[in-house]
Amino acid sequence: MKDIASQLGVSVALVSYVLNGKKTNKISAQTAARIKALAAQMNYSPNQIAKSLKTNRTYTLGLIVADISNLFYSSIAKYIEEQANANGYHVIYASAHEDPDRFGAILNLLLSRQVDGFILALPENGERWIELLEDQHRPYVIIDRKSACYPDAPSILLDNRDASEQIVTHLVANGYKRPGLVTINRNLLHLEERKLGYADTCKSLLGVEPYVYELEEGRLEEQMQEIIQQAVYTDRVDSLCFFTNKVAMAGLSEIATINMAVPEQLGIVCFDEAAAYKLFRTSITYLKQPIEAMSKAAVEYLVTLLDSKDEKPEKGSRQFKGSLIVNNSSVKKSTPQC
Amino acid sequence: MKDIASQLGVSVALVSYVLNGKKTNKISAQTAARIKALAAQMNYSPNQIAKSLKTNRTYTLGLIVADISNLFYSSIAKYIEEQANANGYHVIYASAHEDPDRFGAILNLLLSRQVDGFILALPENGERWIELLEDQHRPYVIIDRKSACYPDAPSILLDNRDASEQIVTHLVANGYKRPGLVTINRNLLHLEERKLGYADTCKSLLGVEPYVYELEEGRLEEQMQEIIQQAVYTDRVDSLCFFTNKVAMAGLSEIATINMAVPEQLGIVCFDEAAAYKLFRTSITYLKQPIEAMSKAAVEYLVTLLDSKDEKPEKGSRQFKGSLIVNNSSVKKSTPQC
DNA sequence: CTGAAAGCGCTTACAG
DNA sequence: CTGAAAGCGCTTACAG
Repeated sequence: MKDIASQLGVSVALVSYVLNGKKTNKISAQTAARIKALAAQMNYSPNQIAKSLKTNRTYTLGLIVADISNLFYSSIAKYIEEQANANGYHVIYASAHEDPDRFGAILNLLLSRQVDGFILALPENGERWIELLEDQHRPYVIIDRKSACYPDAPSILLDNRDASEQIVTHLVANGYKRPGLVTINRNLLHLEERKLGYADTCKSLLGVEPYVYELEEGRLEEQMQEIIQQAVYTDRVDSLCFFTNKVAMAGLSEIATINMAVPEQLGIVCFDEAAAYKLFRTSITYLKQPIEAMSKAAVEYLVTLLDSKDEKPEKGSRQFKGSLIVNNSSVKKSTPQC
Repeated sequence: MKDIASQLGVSVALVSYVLNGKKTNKISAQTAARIKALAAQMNYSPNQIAKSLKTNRTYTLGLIVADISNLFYSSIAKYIEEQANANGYHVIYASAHEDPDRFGAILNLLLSRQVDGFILALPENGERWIELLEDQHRPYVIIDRKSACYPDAPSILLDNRDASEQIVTHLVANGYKRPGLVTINRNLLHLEERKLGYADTCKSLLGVEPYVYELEEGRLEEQMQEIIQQAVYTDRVDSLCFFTNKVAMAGLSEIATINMAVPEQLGIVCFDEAAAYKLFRTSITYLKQPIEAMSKAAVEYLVTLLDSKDEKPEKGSRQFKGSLIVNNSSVKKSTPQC
């Protein structure tokens, strides 16, 4: 900028005005044109670091998810990025891998990089970081995972109870009578909600509790083997719902290995979409979250908060309904019609 | 920092020295302790923006890949992040989705954010951006994709010819005689190398050219249907190698749908690992790239370049050997032993 | 229409 | 052992 100014014999301030389109009505068109031309010729790009230091804005949003290689989160990341770009923001994303310490480290990094706002999927025991953001009055919105301690925190969630209700209702309509569900043994509110919704609907429609199988995150594969055996041969479960993407991958992998008949011997429904489902012998029924709408809502909340001084977007949580994509894995050829 | 200094009645400079561990031998332990205590109590975290403006270093590396939701790239991202963190760097990553304009936009963004170095997987026609980096003397290293125009650019690559040779040799040893390969019709050097290696080995071991099927990126699924029919029933190919992750997903999905017998009717080998393979009926043989070693090499190159004034790491490309993970999809039960 | 000057939050050579 | 001061590359209220 200094170079441009000195070469043209004008002040740095004038260059700044022209390049930022400020005070256009007060600057001679000719000078402006000369400045723009030289800037383009020199391939000048402003130092955002300096700009940010002065304006205290980076026009960057920070997105922290559990695992960016999970299709659910990478789709969210894609939509959030799109939506952010449309509003003149960029996004930096990182994976916390369900580790609250790692989550905190990333949060602090983004904080010191002065991102303008945060979109967060909280890991177990990640609540304390919400406190930090509240203390420092940093704009944030929670996505996917609600925090039990901060029920009023702005958040964008799936209506998890309704989702489970849809799944169980569908299974019952297709003649399944002994439902089971597979989840991980983490204390995550969204998984609890799914469980509760599942249990409630099973009780009201079938008069029974579902069989519940909980796995440890690190030992999914080995435990899945036992679980499937126990569910099908001991508990005589006739359908299983996999509660997360990772659980579904481990479960379907095991079912492919032992070559169990789906949907005849065992009906299957999964939460969330995955490209991998296509490699499974039977097309998979899954509950699809309205990821695009949710991502959009999250970005819009932050951008409104950041860009407008007057209108404040309403806090609190917003719930979105999922939709059940019915495929062959949960529809028996000979459904009893009685 | 100013607050700390004024509350303690010392200068801002002193606070800076203490907090950065500079001149420790010349500062009274007592003062240092007081400063550290107050900083901790106030939850002070330095403004990296200001720091960077002064030092002209961000300790951030920029990673641009084709698609972060692809397991191959998300694994690379993970290892690169690990390795970078171990060296005191952070990484910002973004997907260019094989679009050179998008690639350029991201590159310029990272440039204006003053990242210290770049790790890049070039899209088709992305060469001009290398020129920009060379002009501005920005440290970078290419990963996965070599540029034809800049053969001497620092790059970390798979030995793609050797990889193809391993695959064909394995197929021939297992009695396959009419090999085919499926790739995408992009002008990407690493895919060309794979193709050449495949053809050379086929010719020397079998005396024939492989059947080559090229798909358009946007129409993988629909085209795959025809391709498989043509390959198996018209061309009487007895084995197929899928050259990229996406092609493999589309191919295996189609094979699952039509329920073709693997490996009896058709042998299958894929490039790169994927969690999804586990959902396929038959375990998949694939060529595994030494992703961890490659990621490590990329980061080490950049860090050496950035951190040491004297020793310059050698430029030019480094090739890594892949290893073939043999599973059932390419091993017929009754291999002719003649 | 244009410029001089202060300041964003740090670092660091220099002087005491 | 400690501090005053310049400066990183910008923006912007103010004065002409």
